[in-house]
Formats: sequence, C-alpha cells, structure tokens
Amino acid sequence: MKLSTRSRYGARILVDLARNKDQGPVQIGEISKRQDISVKYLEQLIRPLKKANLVTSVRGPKGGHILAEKPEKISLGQIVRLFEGQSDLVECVSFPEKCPMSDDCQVRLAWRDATEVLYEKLDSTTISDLMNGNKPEDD
Amino acid sequence: MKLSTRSRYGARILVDLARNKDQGPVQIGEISKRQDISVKYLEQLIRPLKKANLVTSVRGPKGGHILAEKPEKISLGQIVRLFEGQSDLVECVSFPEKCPMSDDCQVRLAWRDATEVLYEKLDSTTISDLMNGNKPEDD
DNA sequence: GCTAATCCATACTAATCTTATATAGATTTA
DNA sequence: TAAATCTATATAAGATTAGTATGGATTAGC
Repeated sequence: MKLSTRSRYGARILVDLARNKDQGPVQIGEISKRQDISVKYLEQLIRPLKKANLVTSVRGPKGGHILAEKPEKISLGQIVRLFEGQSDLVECVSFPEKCPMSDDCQVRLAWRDATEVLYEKLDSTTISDLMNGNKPEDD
Repeated sequence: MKLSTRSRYGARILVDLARNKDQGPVQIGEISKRQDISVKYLEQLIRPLKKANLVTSVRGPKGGHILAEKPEKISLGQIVRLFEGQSDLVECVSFPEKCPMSDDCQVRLAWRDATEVLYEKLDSTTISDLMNGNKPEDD
C-alpha cells in the first residue's frame, strides 16, 4: 500500500511552485534541478495538474508555470486523487459491482470507512501547510 | 494506492474462522470453497497469520485452523501491517534515511500523519465488527 | 525571425510486484 | 492408513511503475 511517485512528485512540484511564486513563472528546468526530476517526466506530471486547474502556464521565453490557486486552496487529497489510478484502498469501495457480495459486506464497509478517514486527513492538509520550513524539497 | 489481495484475503480468512469457530477446527478446503481462494494460496496466507499468533492449527485428521485470539482482539491494522510489504504511504516515513531531506521535511510529516490517521482507524476496527451481517464472505 | 520555452502524443522498456500455481515432500494424529 | 497440516522453493503470467525516448507543434519575448 504505497503512494505512487507521481503523487509524491506532484506534491513536491506544487510546493516548489508555491515557494517560488514571487519570482514569476517557474520553468520546468528549474524545478527539475531543485527536485531532481527529469524534464520529460515533469512535463508528464504537470499536464494533469494543469487539467485539474491547479497550475497555469505561460508559453514562450520567460514563460513557465504558476499555481492557479492559493496554496491554502490546494490539498494533498486533490493531488492524490489526481495521480492515483485507484484512489480507494480496495476496488469494491467505488465499484461495488466488482464483487457479488458488496450489498451487505461488512468488510467492504470497513475498507470504505478507512479510505474516508484517510482522505479527510489528506483533504485538510494544504500546500500552504507544507511550504514553510527549512527548504524541504523532498518527499 | 491499493491494498494487496493478501491483506483483503487475510481479513476474509479471519472473518471466516470467526464465523465458524463453533464448529471446531476449520479446514483449508472449507475456507477455499467459501472464499473462493485456492488451497495452495491459502496455505501461503495462513502461514504468516500463524507466525503472528492470530491463528493456531490442529494437525492430523479432523484438524484445521482456529482463531488464536478473540475476534475483538484482532484488528484490520494488524492484518494490513502483516501483509503489506510497506505499510506506510511513503517509504521515507519509516525510513527517513532514504531521503536526504527527511530531517525537516514538511511533506514527509504530512504523509506520516496521514498514515497514522489511517492506522488509527484500522486498529480500531476488529474482526468482531466484521463478522456479523448477512454472510458477507467477500471483500 | 530567432529562440526559449511550453505543449502534445505516443511508444518503448526495464524493473519490480502481484497473484497466484506447481512441485515434492515431511509431519502429525484420529 | 489416511486425512490433514506444514515447509520450502520454483515458476510464470500479467500488471504496474517509473521513467526515457522520439519527434515534433505552438507561442511569444527580444
């Protein structure tokens, strides 16, 4: 039960943008150096962030990426839901039809409740909570 | 971010044993039929459950498997920790040395807190909570 | 117009993990 | 003696992950 690096990197990218938002659009190359993530992989990760309206971009020279929302408005929950193919702990939580017993399955309800508790926590943690501190560029 | 089937099956096995604890030792063949898990796979899954002292076994004819603890004493948290190779959401939570920035990384602390909240919930959910209901043998 | 930059799509791959199944027995006890 | 657990290891198919590679199209500052 492990978060994908995409979620972890996604969080780091947004924290990086939040930290550097005073200096105008932030270029992928800069993020790449600071976060040690390849430019090409960053391109892949930023795309969904843009689709989700968490990031906007400026094209052309001096262009780059900017947070589209205030850091207080972006939560880890949003990021994780965006990047995890399956955001529930078990499939039958969101797709009860995958299991013939789902109707009155106590175990399913337990996985569902645990998933909910987890996301309550993630949803209440924002980029703003994470951007302070002594340059924790990692994880 | 998905639980392995081993955790899910582990929970189902223990619930099955709890439900059938009045009829003496429960044989792997019976569990296999009820839970639709192969005998050989069940053997693999029961071994760690025994090592963790959640199940005891009786050998020989009429033998089988019995819960070693009361259902109220076995939690989903124990099961998940037992079966998930990595029980934290991200590696650096338990192994900060994996990341050079772990010392004062805010993001790491957030993943740690989310992991903790999740396990608080799993630890407070017991097999006893799951064994009632209309035969939910699945998930 | 040149160039720095984002944007887009897709393909490939290496490695790892998952989910079993298979094989071949040793041991225990009704 | 036979039903059952126990042990250990090997194999394999499939999925997923984490990236890299390829090859460009587009935008806009200078």
